[in-house]
Amino acid sequence: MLKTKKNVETSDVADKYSLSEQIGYLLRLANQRHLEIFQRHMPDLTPTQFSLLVKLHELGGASQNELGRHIGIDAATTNGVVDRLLKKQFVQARADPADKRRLKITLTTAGQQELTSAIPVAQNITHQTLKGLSPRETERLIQLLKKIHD
Amino acid sequence: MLKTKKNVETSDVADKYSLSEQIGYLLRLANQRHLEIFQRHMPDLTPTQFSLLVKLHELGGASQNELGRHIGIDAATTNGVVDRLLKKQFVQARADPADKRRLKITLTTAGQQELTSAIPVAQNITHQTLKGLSPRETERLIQLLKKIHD
DNA sequence: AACTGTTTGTTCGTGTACAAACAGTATCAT
DNA sequence: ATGATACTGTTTGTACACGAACAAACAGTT
Repeated sequence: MLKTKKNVETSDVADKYSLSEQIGYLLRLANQRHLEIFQRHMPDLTPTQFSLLVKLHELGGASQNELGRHIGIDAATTNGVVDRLLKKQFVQARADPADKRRLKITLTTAGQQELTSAIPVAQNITHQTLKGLSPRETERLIQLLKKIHD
Repeated sequence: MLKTKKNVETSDVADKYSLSEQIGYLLRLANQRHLEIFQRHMPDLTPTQFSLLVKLHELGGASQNELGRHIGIDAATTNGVVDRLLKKQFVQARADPADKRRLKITLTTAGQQELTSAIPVAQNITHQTLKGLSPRETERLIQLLKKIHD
């Protein structure tokens, strides 16, 4: 009797918990939807690879770790992403003579061209992702998401 | 001359593109921050594993694919997640006599206990993630994220 | 009963993503 | 100059996450 009561009580805690109201769960699903749209429109680049190209263009050139830090990915991941972009010949790496540890990463001509043609596609991806939202809602969402990561 | 002009123009397209205003980029960073908080507070479960346990409690029991569909992960991923939860003995799988393809997944007692003690921690994780937002902003964010995935 | 189509679990390959560990290099205080 | 500290790229291991392919089992049609 007591045992049964206890079980009911502990169940209650979980019963009241609604997964679909949780921010982590919703972020994953939103991300998932964005990724699906991204892959459909830009099959030759991943979102992370695209981000890295954009940032590389913005910085003009940077070391691997520096680059990763700017777009919020850690060194191990950056290593893999840069590797794949090297294979695609969108970026090139050369040793920094002033610091033998560093690899200076720069865009190749092909990388610059890829980026230039990718930008309008990316804008369309953003548009598709936010299709259900009004311009005001879009602006709000962006501001709120910015608030989350500091 | 023409070539130079063209280069400048194509650069402009990328120059005007601000990564930190893009929804995909912001979603990744927000997700990243949530994950960091999650791992710090609940090191024995991943967000996906936790989601699966919650849904399993809600459904009372389900086949693998069915379970994955309910939380928005595909069959291949679900397979791996269930595998790891089996190893941790938080769930159990038994063959469905009525349908020899199906695996009926259910929570073990340990899984139920883990879930019950994890819920308050998850609520705290949500709270920590949304620390910078007012209750009204939190509610808005949730509604906007829901709108994104249909 | 045989054919068609679908569903189920599974495996393989690719690509993030992070923790932890590592050697080589640089920096800086003493 | 030496020693401590920090930073560089790198590798290994774990865990999603998805596409594609597959065999076994099921469901519906003819």
